[in-house]
Amino acid sequence: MSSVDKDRATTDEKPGKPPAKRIRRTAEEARRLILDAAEARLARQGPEGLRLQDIARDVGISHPAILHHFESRDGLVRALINRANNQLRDKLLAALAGDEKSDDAMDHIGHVFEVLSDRGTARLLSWLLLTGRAAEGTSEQSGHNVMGEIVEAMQQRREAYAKEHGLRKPDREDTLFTAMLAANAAFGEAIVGRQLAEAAGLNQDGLKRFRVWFAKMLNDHLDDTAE
Amino acid sequence: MSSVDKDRATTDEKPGKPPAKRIRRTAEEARRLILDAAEARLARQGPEGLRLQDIARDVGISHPAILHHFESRDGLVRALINRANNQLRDKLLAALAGDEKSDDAMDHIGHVFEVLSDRGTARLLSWLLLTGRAAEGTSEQSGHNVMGEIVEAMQQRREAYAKEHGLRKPDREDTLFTAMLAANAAFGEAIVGRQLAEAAGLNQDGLKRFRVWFAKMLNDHLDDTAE
DNA sequence: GGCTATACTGACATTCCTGTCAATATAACT
DNA sequence: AGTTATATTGACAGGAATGTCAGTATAGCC
Repeated sequence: MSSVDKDRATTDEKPGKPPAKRIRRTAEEARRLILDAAEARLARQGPEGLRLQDIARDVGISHPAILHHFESRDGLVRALINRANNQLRDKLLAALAGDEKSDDAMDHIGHVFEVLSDRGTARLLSWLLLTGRAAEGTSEQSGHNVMGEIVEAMQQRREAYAKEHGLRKPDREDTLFTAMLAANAAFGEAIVGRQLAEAAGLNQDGLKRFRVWFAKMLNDHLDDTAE
Repeated sequence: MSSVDKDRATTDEKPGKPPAKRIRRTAEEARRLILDAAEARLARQGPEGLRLQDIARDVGISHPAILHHFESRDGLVRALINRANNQLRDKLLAALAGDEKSDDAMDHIGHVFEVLSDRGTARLLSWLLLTGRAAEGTSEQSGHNVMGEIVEAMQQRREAYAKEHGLRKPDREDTLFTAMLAANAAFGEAIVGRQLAEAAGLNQDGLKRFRVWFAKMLNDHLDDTAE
């Protein structure tokens, strides 16, 4: 006795349940919206806030729709990882390629820092690392490549700069360490920066000064070691 | 890793129902063991691995025992936060007070870095920050105090050093920024350090060199600005 | 030894979340 | 228009996790 059509039968105008016109998107569009919502939730509430029903509500769909586009919750997570990895790689490479004209090596660091300290991305990546899910990208473990490419680009930049100005060849490990420091500090800032600044009584402008200060410090270091 | 300490069957092997002799601990001891297990799980598996039943199994008790000692799962989390905060504060203050004899300001930074980059603590704190649960400590918002105390201690140290050597008074904000950089970098390293080093083809020894390099860099900076 | 306080347990209730399925509606195409 | 492919949905199944409770056993004390 289950097949009693409750209220969805003929078009009775029940004020209670207007069948709520469906919006049918392309698969690509739907996937994008879902990933956006998931990323936003992740950034706002952390990993425990990543529930299919919540995401679905954010997008304005029902949760099985998510299961339809991504095979499972895990599939959604993997897609999220993948997209974040790719976006991060693209941004970093763009930052590296963007200021070809400038011969100031620090611009690279500065841009890398900006990209990495993006709150959403860093928090997402951090969560992945904390949960041990890193480098699950389907296409490639972009981590390796990105790190290598960045250091390589920085090193070449420094060498060119040194040659042009008749300085001695910069130490490769020094370049690597500089990049690592920038990456570490950027990640750290994305995670604890806000709390730290607040605890220190620093406002938004103070945080900006901190970045400038840091950039100058790296610059001084690079100048010193390249002398 | 399949070998979990699962065997709690007392030496007797009764086929039917060995009532499994109970171990009755003091409340304090039980709480400590539970918190230890929870912290270990959190460090190993991230926030999603924090399940009462798992923790109970680790300790060798039943999960209602945890509910008995901490009111709820949330109570356990709060206790965990509290203990981590206090431990961090103690360690930091100890690191600051420990080398009173040394007049090298960098030793402070070095110790702070060591303490902060402790994998377990940093990951725990990071998770708390990521989930937006920071500063829920019952006794006090230790975050404020610790940050303020550290900067204050560093500043006094620098001023004393400057006065003794006839240097100009160091800038307070510079001291703050130095502390922030150390904290950011330490946190970042605790989270992404391993992956980053791996991506860069750096072994354990390389990581050590990185820390030395970073300490030297900060030292140089402090010397320069204090001149 | 007996008594008491309470750390501890097994079984159950409840809630929440992922995943399945049959059915439906809509965009695209002929 | 009709037809098709598939994005989407409501309802339900299954499982897992937290929380409740009445009862049990053990350490400390007389």
